[in-house]
Amino acid sequence: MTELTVPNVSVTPMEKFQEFLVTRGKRMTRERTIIVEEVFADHEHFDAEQLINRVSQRHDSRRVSRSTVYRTLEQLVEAGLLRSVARQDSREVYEHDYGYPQHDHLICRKCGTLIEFYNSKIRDILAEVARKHGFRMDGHRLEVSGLCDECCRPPQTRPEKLNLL
Amino acid sequence: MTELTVPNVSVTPMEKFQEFLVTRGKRMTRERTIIVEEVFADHEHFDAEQLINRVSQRHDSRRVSRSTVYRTLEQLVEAGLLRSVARQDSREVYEHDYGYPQHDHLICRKCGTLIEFYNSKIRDILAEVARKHGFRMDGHRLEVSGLCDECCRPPQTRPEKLNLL
DNA sequence: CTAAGTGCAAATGTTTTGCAGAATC
DNA sequence: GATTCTGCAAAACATTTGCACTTAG
Repeated sequence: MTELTVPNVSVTPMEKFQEFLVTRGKRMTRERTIIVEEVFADHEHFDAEQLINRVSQRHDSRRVSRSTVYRTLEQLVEAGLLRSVARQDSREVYEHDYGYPQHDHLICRKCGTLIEFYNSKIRDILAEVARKHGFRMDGHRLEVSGLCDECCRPPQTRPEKLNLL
Repeated sequence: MTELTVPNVSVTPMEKFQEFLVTRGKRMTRERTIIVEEVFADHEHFDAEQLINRVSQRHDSRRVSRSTVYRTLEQLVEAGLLRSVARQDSREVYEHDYGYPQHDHLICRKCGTLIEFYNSKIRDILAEVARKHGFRMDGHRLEVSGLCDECCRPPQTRPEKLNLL
């Protein structure tokens, strides 16, 4: 009733980050602005390396260093704007954690595709399990591994598509 | 109960590994024997570093190199004797995956404690989700993060126990 | 005997950090 | 103007690998 569990969606990621920074005596810099813009330009999963590439291909302003990208990623996670969802190769994979419902992933171990799914029962079960153990849950990470639809079937009918493995 | 989900327990891990190796034209060496003994000496979670330490403290036979431990861990996972369940600090954490039912973990982000839990509904839900997506699931990894019972409460009543953070 | 395994040291690849100069509030 | 940030280069770190020697089968 008086409480709203869903965050105020009219606040942009940029604003939310701004707010996070201010309350901690930190500053909104040009570099951080660029990174946030790039991160929220689309809703795909990404890793640090990809973000570094994207950011360095921008010619609009000064380039952003690798260190700054890593440092900012950390803060975006802390601010609740991103969450790290999986590891792929040996890299941490991130996704938006703001304005989108929590969900989990099926990860194809052949082609690497991440399929999102949401199941409310899982949340409930975990809450119950945590409660039983006196555990104060604040998040979870669920990676289901296997083969996706494409990679399951032999390439007899569709010899075109080749995967990267 | 007509079905037994637990594998044939009369086969020891050592024998199972032996079998795995033989069918692949690989060999059972003194080093691998030592590692398997050490890995299955208790049922605790461990990472590569810890295993290396334990193995190097044995004076019964020749020492085992770091590389060999890593190489053997990989094979033990492949053989279905171990599975990697989480990351702690930046290390992969392993546990027995033979003769024990699959389960998941609550991980305290303060003291690092891993609490095992098993919930059959999760398996079912995941099987169903995977089916819907035409995904051939072969395993999952579920890490629930938060604070354990101990780390939740302020240290007023029990000022003795101090944690490692 | 010969293919597979080992130890070593060096390489890899991602992420972190110390520091001097630059920028924000 | 003080404090926070940045870029750089170097460090840290877990894990992997090339290679000459050893060993299991």
